Amino acid sequence: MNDKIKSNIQYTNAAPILAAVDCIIFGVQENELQLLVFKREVEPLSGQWSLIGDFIKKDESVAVAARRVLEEVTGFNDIYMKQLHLFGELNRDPGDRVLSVAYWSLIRIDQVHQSFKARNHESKWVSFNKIPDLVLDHNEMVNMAIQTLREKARFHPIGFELLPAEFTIPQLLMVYEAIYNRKIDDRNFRKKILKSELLDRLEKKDKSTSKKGSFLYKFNNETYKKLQKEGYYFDF
Amino acid sequence: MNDKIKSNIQYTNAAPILAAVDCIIFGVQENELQLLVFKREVEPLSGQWSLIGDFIKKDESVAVAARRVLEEVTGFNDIYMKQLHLFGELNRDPGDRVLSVAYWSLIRIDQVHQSFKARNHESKWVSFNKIPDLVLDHNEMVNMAIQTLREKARFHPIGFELLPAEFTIPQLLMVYEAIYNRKIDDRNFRKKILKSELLDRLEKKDKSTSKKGSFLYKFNNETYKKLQKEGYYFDF
DNA sequence: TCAAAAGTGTTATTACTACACCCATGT
DNA sequence: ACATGGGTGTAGTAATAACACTTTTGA
Repeated sequence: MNDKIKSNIQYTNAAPILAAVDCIIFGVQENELQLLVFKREVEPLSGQWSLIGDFIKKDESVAVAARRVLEEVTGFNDIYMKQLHLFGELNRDPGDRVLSVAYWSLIRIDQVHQSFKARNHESKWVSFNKIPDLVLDHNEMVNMAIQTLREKARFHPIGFELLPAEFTIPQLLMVYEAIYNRKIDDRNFRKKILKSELLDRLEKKDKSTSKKGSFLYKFNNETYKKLQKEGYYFDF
Repeated sequence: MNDKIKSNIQYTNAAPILAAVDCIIFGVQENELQLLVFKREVEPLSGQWSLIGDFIKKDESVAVAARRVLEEVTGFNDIYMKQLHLFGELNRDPGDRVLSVAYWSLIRIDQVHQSFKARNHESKWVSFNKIPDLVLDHNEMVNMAIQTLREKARFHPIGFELLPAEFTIPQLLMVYEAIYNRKIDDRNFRKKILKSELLDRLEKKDKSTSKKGSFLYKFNNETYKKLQKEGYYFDF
């Protein structure tokens, strides 16, 4: 199936349409869920805040296009990324009829620290509750993404995607508090997450945030797969 | 924003691509989740089983295109329908480079009884566990849709979308058993659904399936909205 | 009268919530 | 010695799962 494309268009009644990807990039910093926004570089609306995106090339798949855009700005190609929705209102883009498929992604705190601004685009992190006006329907995309992130986080262990591979329980708690924007009971959180056996405790401690130091854990993907098969779901 | 389209293409670097919608139509019949499949009418692969779909027109939104396709085959325009995913692998369609956005929909049993075959296409219902080989990546679409349906049904009361406005509890139970393909305890199901106050009992009974007759209920959308605000979720 | 589906309650177990104090350590 | 964040346990409440018999009525 990989080299079957014919050069002549067989579907003669159909009209081709421009198609783009836009990336919603989330991170957690300063105890808050944050969004990475960019200065738009093309007309119309050049200079306004925007999601990062690009047109899909004729010879690349949608998934590859999304990865390409994300990798171009972050430098990473192993980032958690999910398709959100295809936005296809007729006049969503005053520049032309353009379909846009939005992807949302979660960036790890340690990766965040490498400076993104070095990479080709003017950008900044903004708190999810102070998102500026963005071009086109990008605010709508972001709102849908936040809702999807919250739904997903409730039953799938994606909080880990926002942390380095080795993390502490207080860090993980902070991520969930940031995602849901509410306090979560410390002791109950611990009990629940440790009982699930989704975390393996390491022999090391992270002493960067306290004198006592906090044990480092890593996510146990084998347990996760096993629990998933049994119909377990993760609920915070 | 509604009449801003310019006739000249401003995005000069971008290549337009064909875009289509495909509809995954679910119903419940004979205690099983069923899928409506169609004989494909265009080359290539004409005559093989397929989802129903069409190209998106240059002057219609994606959502309108999906409604149009669904209404053309069913005659109904108030059917529950959600966007599933944009499928965009390079060579997913041997006829050309085509993006396809899949939608899934739930058809009510009473609507199903109006004969679809009268409406322009050769079609049949197939049980979800005996789905034939479909053209292109349509089997992949269906599998993703079943999974999404199950996830959605677990926390959103969409079982009702597969039933007439007035239904009995045994019917509703049957729908959930069909979606999850497993037995659900009768008494616990009743207790849970009645305690939620999502159902209003009518003074009528449906005597079509038993001599005793079973009370008819309807879904209380006001209670649902109220519960939703309070963070309630529906879990079977 | 009997077959077929509708309807009903209890108990044991498990999960959840709310809540306050001690621990370890670097300064 | 003290300030800071890390770590722990219990008890009351609510939700869940497992389980079997009676009711109604048309044929």
